[in-house]
Amino acid sequence: MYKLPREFYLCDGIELSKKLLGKILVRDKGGAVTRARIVETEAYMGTVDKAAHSYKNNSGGRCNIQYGPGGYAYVYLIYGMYSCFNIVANAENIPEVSLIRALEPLDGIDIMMARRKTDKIRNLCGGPGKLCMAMDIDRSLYGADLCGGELYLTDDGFDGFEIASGPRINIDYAEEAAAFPWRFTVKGNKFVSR
DNA sequence: CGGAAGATTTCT
DNA sequence: GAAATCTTCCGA
Repeated sequence: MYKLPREFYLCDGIELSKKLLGKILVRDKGGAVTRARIVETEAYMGTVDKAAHSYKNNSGGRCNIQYGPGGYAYVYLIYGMYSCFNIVANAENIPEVSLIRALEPLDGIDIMMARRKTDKIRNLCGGPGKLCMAMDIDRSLYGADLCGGELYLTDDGFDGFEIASGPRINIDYAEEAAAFPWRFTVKGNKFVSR
């Protein structure tokens, strides 16, 4: 079990999305620690991907952090009510990110249940908006350094699983980009979203 | 400056 | 299947 170094994030978004599966996301909010395993991700490649916020987009708006080096948090608000948590990949000026879509709760489950107001574990982290509520991730963490102390990833050697891939979800508007098989899951994991 | 749409969730 | 709800982007 060790904290992942900066170099871990300095690869392309697709590779990072695959490498993130099975890793553990740790959220330390003033001592209220929650940990959960990443079981579902999606890659967003800003240069070629119509579905990405950074596609043909400014480098000065909400996507700005994507143009920095990897290993930082990209958090945005969607539909006015839900946050989504992304991890920036690759080197500077390459807008690629990996969206965290689902987690398997490990520690601090009681805290997550209180935040989510439910006692069903499968309901805690099975979707981008839900996991942000459970881990208390919001835009105050926009640009947070994942090599820092309040939000980071660890590796506990968990690798006995297969990676399944498929088309991404809820981006039908992206035309041909919607068919790219850039959604990655831990095969057979019960916490993957619908 | 105003309108439209969105990487979602939840309830009916 | 539709509403909730607000930030961001784009056109005027």
